[in-house]
Amino acid sequence: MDKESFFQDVYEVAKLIPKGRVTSYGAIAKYLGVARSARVVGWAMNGASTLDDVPAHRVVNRIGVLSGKNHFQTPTRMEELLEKEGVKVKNDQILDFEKHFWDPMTELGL
DNA sequence: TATTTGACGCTGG
DNA sequence: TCCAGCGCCAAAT
Repeated sequence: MDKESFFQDVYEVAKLIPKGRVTSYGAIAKYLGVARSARVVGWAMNGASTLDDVPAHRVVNRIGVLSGKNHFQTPTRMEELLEKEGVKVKNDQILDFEKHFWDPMTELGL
């Protein structure tokens, strides 16, 4: 598996996130079998943030904080998109994160 | 070419 | 229950 394909894989999973749902870097990393490399998922999303096809705003850290909003076109873009989809965001944090959490391992089934 | 840093997560004390 | 350290990979300097 090439390194680039790993990035593409992250993008694919991000695209699969249903509207109004969110997931974490670790969940994606775990689904891809690189749970320890959750940081790399963040790097992948860094490039994805500029892509309109990849909903990078639906990916946050394990506690539901918009840690990567600063990497978007505008720092407010992330929470605006989330709220538009029905996800409540307060102080850069997703409310009821567990209720909106979307685990690829569970939803997609391995 | 080598070192540091970064959108993270888990285990251990 | 809270704080600190380690692992892992890629990109930038």
